[in-house]
Amino acid sequence: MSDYPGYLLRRASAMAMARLAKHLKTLHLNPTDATVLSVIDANPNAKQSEIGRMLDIARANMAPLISRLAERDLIERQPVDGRSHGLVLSRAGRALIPRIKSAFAEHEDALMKDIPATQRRALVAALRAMLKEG
Amino acid sequence: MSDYPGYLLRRASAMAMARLAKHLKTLHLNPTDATVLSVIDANPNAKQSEIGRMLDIARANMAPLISRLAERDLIERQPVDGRSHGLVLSRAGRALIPRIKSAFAEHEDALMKDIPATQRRALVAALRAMLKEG
DNA sequence: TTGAGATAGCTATATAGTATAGCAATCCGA
DNA sequence: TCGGATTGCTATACTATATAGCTATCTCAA
Repeated sequence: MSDYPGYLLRRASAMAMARLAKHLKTLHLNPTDATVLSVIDANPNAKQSEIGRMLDIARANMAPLISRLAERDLIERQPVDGRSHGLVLSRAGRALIPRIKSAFAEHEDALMKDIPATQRRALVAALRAMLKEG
Repeated sequence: MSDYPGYLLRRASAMAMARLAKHLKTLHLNPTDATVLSVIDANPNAKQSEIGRMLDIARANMAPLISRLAERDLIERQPVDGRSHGLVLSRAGRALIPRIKSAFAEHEDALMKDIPATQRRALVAALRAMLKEG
């Protein structure tokens, strides 16, 4: 079964996501929310449509996601023009960032634990190439 | 964003799955159903619990999946003992196999199109290593 | 031989991620 | 200034997956 790169990709991704979700549970965040918070941290005042484009999350799905984060007072919406808001982290959101970053770092380390550096580079290059023409 | 192998993995997998699903739509199959049919073809008379273990699909989710395939007359259930059945392809199921196989092959080819052979090997090795300790 | 524990198949239900369609308000460029 | 694009949003649906629990059956050892 596991001779197909595509199938391996699917299984490895599912495994990794399950593990990351479990780790992030202590922060009461799912991987998507944590990623969005990271991206807002790195791109303060970005509009939610921009965040969505960066992470390939559809507009329709960004709306409830952002509402949820705003309702938990992790982010704030500041009007940019008549229809869009710039997103920034709240104090609580900023406080969470180091813990999110270290959860991500631990996750990536665990994932790469048994993979030699050469293979890692090839892996990243291959995944990037797939995404580029996807 | 795309410096994290884990995140690349997630995105690449999502992209690949979406593309495969689209291709398989012409056969009125989703990736999971098509994979299960392939595995039954390669392992005739395997029990559904065995198929589930091979593909890491929970018992609870195998049940409706297999019922659906049986209802579409793509597979047949033959009693093995009092509680389990051996699964085999029906005539219609067998007729579908070449088309499933070529859809998978095309999908894998498209995925690997821009990836040199050395990188492919590293990719597969890396994904296998991740899965092993996952 | 029988009783305990494992296994198989299944149902119901919950959750999450994602996809489609459509709406109103707003923005922008020819 | 008008037409088309963009933004945020709602409602909805579909899929995959996860949890809990049920019954029937099998296996094995005391």
